[in-house]
Amino acid sequence: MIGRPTTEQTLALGDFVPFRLNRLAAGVSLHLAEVYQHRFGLDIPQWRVMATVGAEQACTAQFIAASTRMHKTRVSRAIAQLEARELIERAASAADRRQRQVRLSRSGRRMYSELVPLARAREATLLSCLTPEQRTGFLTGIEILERFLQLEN
Amino acid sequence: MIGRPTTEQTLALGDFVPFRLNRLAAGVSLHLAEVYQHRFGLDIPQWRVMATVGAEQACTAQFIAASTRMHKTRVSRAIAQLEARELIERAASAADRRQRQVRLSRSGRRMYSELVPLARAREATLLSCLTPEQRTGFLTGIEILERFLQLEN
DNA sequence: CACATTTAGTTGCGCTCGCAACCGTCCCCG
DNA sequence: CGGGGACGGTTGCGAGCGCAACTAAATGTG
Repeated sequence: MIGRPTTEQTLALGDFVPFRLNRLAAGVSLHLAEVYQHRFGLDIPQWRVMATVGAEQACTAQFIAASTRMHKTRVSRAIAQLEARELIERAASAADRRQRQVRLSRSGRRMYSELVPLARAREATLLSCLTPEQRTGFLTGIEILERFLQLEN
Repeated sequence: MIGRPTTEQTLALGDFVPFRLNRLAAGVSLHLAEVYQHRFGLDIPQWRVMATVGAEQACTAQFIAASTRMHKTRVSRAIAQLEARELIERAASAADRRQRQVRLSRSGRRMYSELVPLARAREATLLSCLTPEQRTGFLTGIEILERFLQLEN
């Protein structure tokens, strides 16, 4: 029923790329959530902030928002929660007193160093079901679509 | 910064497949929303219900939930809203009086017949930035990953 | 046949999100 | 140098969501 090929008049969601992409992304997120959620008690915004801050020495909330494409309020709240758990620290910026420099705390760095290999492993597990050629083909498609939709970074 | 290749200790989100997949899916959804939202005043759950019901003569809420992978409460509310707009109708099922048969109303069918070609056109526009080989490579990747994550339908 | 379990669908509730408004700071231009 | 707009970040609020609990109907079991 669902997977049946669509005719001109009909559209089966199971055959519709935007829907399939959403479903796939949700499935992959769920797959990944097992590591950052169950093992470290992070939700998605928090995980993304951790990942972004951990890759920089220090950065601002707006940088995180731009990198992760999350709304600035979502970032703001995630940062507040991470600060409450003492995973990150904020210091007033000398140059611009509106912004605050966010960086990982000691325990934040420890979590980050555990988190990253596990996340990587999940990604690898995921992609392991594709042959090298399939993988590059898939990634090429993503890349071109990203450019087409101007999501590049 | 963001796109910089990751080392063993570091993970750049812009280089991390699960994140890129989420971002891509969100971008594609946004692209598609222009048709179902701005032109027809539907939100995502409503659009998915319309698409599912329109492809069947009649179906139940639970069938819609399974097809769209939406939570049954989300489906229930979307159906209620569409019924309030008189785009769909519900009739008690003779065989099982717990369930109700959902089908498109006359105006629902009219909307559906306008909606489907536009959605298809959006999908085609999107995929038009890929060469035929890239397209099949990309779709193959999606398909295998769907099977791997058991999202097939 | 009675009772327990399962299933279809709805609803109350708490949580998260994005929008808009806001505060404080910076910066440009007259 | 003074004022207006732009910008970084936070917060109040309404909308949408999933969970859990519920109703009603079907099904299974002794």
